[in-house]
Order: sequence, then structure tokens, then C-alpha cells
Amino acid sequence: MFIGEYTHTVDEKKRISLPSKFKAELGKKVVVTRGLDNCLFLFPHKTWQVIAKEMSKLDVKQADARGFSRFMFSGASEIDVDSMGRILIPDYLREFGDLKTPVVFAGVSDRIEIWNERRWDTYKKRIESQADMMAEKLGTIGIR
Amino acid sequence: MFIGEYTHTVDEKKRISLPSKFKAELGKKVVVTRGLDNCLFLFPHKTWQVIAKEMSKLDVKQADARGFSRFMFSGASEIDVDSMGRILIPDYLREFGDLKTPVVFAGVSDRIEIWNERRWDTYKKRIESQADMMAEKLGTIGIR
DNA sequence: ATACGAGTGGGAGAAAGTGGGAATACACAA
DNA sequence: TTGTGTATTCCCACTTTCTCCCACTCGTAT
Repeated sequence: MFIGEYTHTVDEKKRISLPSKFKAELGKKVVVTRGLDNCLFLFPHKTWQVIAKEMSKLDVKQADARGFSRFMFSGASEIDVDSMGRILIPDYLREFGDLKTPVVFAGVSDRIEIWNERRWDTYKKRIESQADMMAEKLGTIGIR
Repeated sequence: MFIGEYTHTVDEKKRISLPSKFKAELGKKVVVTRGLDNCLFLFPHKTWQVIAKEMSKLDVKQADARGFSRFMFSGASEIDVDSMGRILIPDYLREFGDLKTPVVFAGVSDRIEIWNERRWDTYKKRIESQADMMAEKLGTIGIR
């Protein structure tokens, strides 16, 4: 399970090194896709295979399902982790996620999210400010 | 499985080089057909054979099934990949897809779609804006 | 103080993408 | 049939980008 938050650099060659805490669980082959709220999702290859299988069940005849699978599959990229534990995000994904130095890796259970740091901070503040909502959600999962 | 998004050029001789990530899986012989939403579908020859077989099972009595298979079969074109990994799209398909430089190859699971870049961007933006739909679909495939 | 691991930077070689030339095939007119 | 012009096919070559590997720095632990 991925937890924690790490800030990294995008170097001149557009490489980003993975947080070492995630390296073992991610393995040598990872998949990056478009995520929600302009972040990217990062999965171990094995997790992606499960997701891809689920997605391929969607009905091509439905316009929104078609759009969704186009969005996810075309947005996905299988990436080899280099010998230094870095990944190279394709241009179109880097643009989508607005990834400029610094970027944030956020572990979210089964997946890792990659964020533009500024967007991440803004997003976090917005969530933090919604104390009532947080309290309620905590309640629903049994913490009071 | 085809994933990812690649922008390529249509050269003076109307050739388009295939993204190298797709070359191995596509093989030396591919099939291009009319796709949905004004893009073209590109299949490895082997995949096409399976599709053709499935389509021939469709009920001829149903007008929409008839229309669909006419649409797919009449538009289909078998194309050899040249030694540099490029293909030559027939005029009528290039017109249908409005393919002018630059064009986008989008891997969508078992097919590749070829888009006019401008149309693709417009389409993508429309999908991106449907965040609710995306979140819902993500939920159905187990991402929350 | 030294060793180690994590994160970052850079250089050389390989590959991908694209443009263009030469050879071949084709169509049509003389 | 032969010649001419056009189109198509097959290679070769150039440029840019990517990939792989090595080196350096900084902080932490021994």
C-alpha cells in the first residue's frame, strides 16, 4: 500500500525519480495515466492489468464509455523505470498534469498520484478547510 | 494492448510513420477502417480477421447492424507497412478522417485510432470537462 | 570521520521520425 | 510499339530525441 507525500524534481531531461519508499512495490515497469483534478495516476504494472481488463468490458456503443476508454487508454503510458529509479513522463501527460519542478508524489492506497506542487497545495488546503466533511467521513468509517 | 498518444506527420508523399511503440504489435500488415467520431481505426491484420468474423454474425435483418457492417467493411483497407514502418492511407480514408499534418495516434486497448490533431484536442477537452462521468466510470472499474 | 543511500546532473551512443533521391511501374498519346 | 510524363515503391541519409550508464552532492547513520 502506498502512503505518504514526497516532493521531487523534474530534471532537464524531464526525468523524475521515484520516491525510494515506493520503488520496491512499483517494480521495474509502471503505468501512468490521466487522473482526476489534473493529477496523474501511477500504478504498478500488475495493477494496471486489472484496471485495463475492467475497462475493456465497457460498451463501445455508448458515447460516454467510448470517451472514457479513449481518455484512459490513450492517456496511459507503460514506462520502464531506469537503473537509477527514475521515470520519463511523456510530453502529453506532463502537460496534462502541468508537471513542472517541483512535483508531488502522493501515495493513495493502491495508486500513487503525481501532482504539480502548487495545485496539490491548493487542493489540500481546500480539503483541509472542509472540516465538517472530514469529520463526517471519518464517522462513516467508524472513527469518532 | 495499445496505449498512449503520439503525434506524427503526414509527409509530402502522404506517408505516415507508425509510432515505434506500436510497430511490433501491428506487424507488417494492418487494416484501416472508418471509425466513430471521425477518426480512423487501425488494427493488426489478425485482429481484423476476428472482427470481420464477428461482424458477419450480425443479423442482416436489423437495419442498424446492416448499416454498421457496411460502414466498417466498405471502408476497410488492407495496408502494407513499408520498410521504415510507414503506411500510406488511401485518399478516401484520409479525407474521411480529415488527416492533415499533424495527426494523432491514440492507442485504445485493442485498436489504434488515427485523428486529425485539432479534432482530437477538441474531443479530449470535451471528455475532460465531464469530470462527474469520469469519476463515476472510475468507480465502476474499482478506482475510488 | 567515514560509509552509505537517495536524489540529481551530464555525456556518449542508439534509435525514432522525417525528408528526399533513384528505380520501377503505370497511363496515355503519338 | 515507343516515348513521355506522372505516380508509386524502395532505400538511404540526416536530425533530433531518447536511453543507458557513470559521476557528483548532500544528508544521515555508523
